[in-house]
Amino acid sequence: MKSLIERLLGDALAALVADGTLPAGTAPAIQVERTRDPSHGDLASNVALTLARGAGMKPRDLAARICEALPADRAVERTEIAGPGFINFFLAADASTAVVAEALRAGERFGECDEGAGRKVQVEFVSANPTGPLHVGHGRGAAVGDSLCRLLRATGWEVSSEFYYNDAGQQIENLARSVQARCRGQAPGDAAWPEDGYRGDYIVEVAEAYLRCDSVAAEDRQVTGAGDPEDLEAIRDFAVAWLRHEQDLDLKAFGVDFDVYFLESSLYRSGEVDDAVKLLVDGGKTYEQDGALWLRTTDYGDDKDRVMRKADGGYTYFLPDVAYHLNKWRRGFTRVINEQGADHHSTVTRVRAGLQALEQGIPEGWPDYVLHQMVTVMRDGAEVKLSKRAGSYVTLRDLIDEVGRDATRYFLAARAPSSQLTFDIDLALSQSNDNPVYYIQYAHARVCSVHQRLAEAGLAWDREAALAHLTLLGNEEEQELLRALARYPETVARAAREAEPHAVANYLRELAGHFHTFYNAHKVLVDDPALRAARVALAEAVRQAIANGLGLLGVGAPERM
RNA sequence: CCGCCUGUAGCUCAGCAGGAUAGAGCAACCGCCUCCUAAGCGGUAGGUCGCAGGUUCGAAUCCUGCCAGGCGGACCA
Repeated sequence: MKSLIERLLGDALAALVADGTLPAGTAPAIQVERTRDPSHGDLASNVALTLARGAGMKPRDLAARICEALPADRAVERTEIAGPGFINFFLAADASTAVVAEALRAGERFGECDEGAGRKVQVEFVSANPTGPLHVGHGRGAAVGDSLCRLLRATGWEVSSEFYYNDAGQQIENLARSVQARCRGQAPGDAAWPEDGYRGDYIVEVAEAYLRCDSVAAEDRQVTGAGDPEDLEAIRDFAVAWLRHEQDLDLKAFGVDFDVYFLESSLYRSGEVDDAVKLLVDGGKTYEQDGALWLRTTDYGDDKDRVMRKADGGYTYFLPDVAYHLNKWRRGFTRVINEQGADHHSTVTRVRAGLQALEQGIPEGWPDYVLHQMVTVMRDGAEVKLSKRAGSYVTLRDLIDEVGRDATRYFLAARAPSSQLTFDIDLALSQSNDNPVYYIQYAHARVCSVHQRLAEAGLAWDREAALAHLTLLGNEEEQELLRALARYPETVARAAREAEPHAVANYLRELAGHFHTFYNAHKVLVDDPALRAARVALAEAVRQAIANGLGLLGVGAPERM
């Protein structure tokens, strides 16, 4: 509908250019917006305001000329010039109800579009080190990242989701030594306890499983504990597998799955890390200093050069990161989105700089990043900081177990990633109108209940037949609901484009609100068959939008509550 | 000291590709169930959009400078 108005305005402006009212070469980006106030019509444009200066006319006069030049269209009932020079469009009744037919016919595909045109995009998210259970911050990454994947798929992109395991390096060494210490019966605080060891209770569980010679299945392998406390290599393999398994369970409980699990260690085995070094050295981008090998990242916008290979011969985390992204590029992902916590934002410049230094034709701003800010958890008005198992942080599992998957996913995805998030456990737990998850789900359940009643009463409802009666939807609440419903496809498209799933969450809250208002003001199952058919159609269209929208957030849409 | 993010109603937050009187929920107060699930609805009250300049016909939205909070600034990740 928006694009129709844009086209009409474009024709009108072309006509005015042709007759000399507007200077030649006038080709503005025409803005058409949905109005906030129904008295301003359904859609409005500010073109007259933006073009008035160039035309040497008063905005309202120009608006009048534009209106005269507008081609007639049956979807537009009338136009009005308002305020400083806005052109308001009032849609014909059958145009404003068109969205109901669209929703019912499209069904689960309502709201989808082909903006991505089948292009490939890779989304990397969570990517937690396999050194402990996932915490709330990872949960936010999982909720936002997974929802982003769903949004991109819904808008025509071919999405590949990926989890990158840092299963090599110093942190893994700490993990192995921590488990080894537990195997030997040591505890944090003991003299022999490793420096920077992991203190959580789950380390005890890993040690016990290892000593019992348990078998654990990670995504691509099966590892059996050797039972020998002195075999650090065996402990490392077992511990990593155990924690990968643990994280897989956390993600499964959260309803998140990945297309690809990528291991940092594979980059060493395949020689890709060494290849990256060779490319950088041969390209003359490096220098030796104090026994270390440095990369001139300052040539690419970084504020200081970075060490690639330490004096002890080991690589810094930065180098495998570069090799990993080169790997992504070579897999043909011209678009990559990395969703990560903002506490790692300093890597953005570094990775991009490293990729530029490779001179492999990678674009400067590649890859894209979505950074989410920190999460704090509140209960009884106080911040919750500790978990029994993990010790120093609140685990994702704790939250899912306590407030449920749907509420957890909704709350973690409902805020702009760039904003810090306060997760209020009391609110997420409340089974009342305080809780937006239930509020939205309840609207869905109410429509399902209407269908149930309809069937119980032995009343038939035929979709195509109902669509013929939609013009009966004329009262204020119905009109408001139609206006809200019409915004769904635009909301999805924009949320995907801006990588902001929270827009969907907020929209659904509003849509559900309009539905509840309508539902409370008017009976759906009235005696008049035509009106009844039309209202059921409207309710069903809303249900479809809610079900689809919740699906984009990974939240369920129950039929009864 | 430098970089990124944030500052909107008592609280949690939308709005920020400039637009017509700044929104929602919670909390407060007043109402609505012989009626499709009251996990619902209606109403009242509540804001110098951190502060100060600037650009513009028009700024919560863009620019600059301050102030406050969060995060980062390793031969850790």
